[in-house]
Amino acid sequence: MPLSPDLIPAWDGNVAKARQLQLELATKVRLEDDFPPLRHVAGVDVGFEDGGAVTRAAAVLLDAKTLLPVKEIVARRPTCMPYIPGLLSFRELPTVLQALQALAGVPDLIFVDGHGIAHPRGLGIAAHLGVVTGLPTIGVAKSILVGTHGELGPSRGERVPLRYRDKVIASVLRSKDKIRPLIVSPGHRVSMESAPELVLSFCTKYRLPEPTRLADRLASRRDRVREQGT
DNA sequence: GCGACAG
DNA sequence: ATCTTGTCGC
Repeated sequence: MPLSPDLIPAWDGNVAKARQLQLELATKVRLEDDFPPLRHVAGVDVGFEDGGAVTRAAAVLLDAKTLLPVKEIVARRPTCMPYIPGLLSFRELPTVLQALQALAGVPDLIFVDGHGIAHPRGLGIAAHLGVVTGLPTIGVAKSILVGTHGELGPSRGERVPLRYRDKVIASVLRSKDKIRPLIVSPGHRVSMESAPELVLSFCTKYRLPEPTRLADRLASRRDRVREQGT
């Protein structure tokens, strides 16, 4: 996959500088639909080992038609910095990129665990990954970072806009009946309208879309087979 | 100055 | 995110 070395996040402890870079990169985000018919999609997520000392990134490539995994990769690297709200990509992207490189196969669309443009400076981890790789991305978060929204109906498929500074930045989407909604925002090369439709089309019987769910299990080591019971 | 705050 | 068993609800 193509990469722009100068766009890979490098943490040097300078918060103000990192925020400035985000403002610049946010300029490169494209919110128009620009992806081919989906053949293969990927899901990426991050977990930690050794009390947080090691960052563990999982990348799963799935067949867009069957939703079955085609290839799974796990990459590890020493954790480079602590979690700082708004700077998640600087902490997780290096390892995520390492996993994507090893995936050996360019996905038509990537589902990222976190926000796309629904971020204080418009550059959540999904948007950052999109600009860095040039690939279409969607941010699927489990909670809000910034923004407010109105009431949401209880049925699967219902959605309401998430607003911030008088602008719509994401869709609060009910992916499953009576279950806590997902916050879906475009990352790169995907429109505000298509993002929730795409996520819904990849949600089967769980709250999270398959790409994200499988990557989540791998990253958090929940992919192991249970001993006994159901 | 006082909270809020993806994972 | 992670530390962690069983348990209440759909």
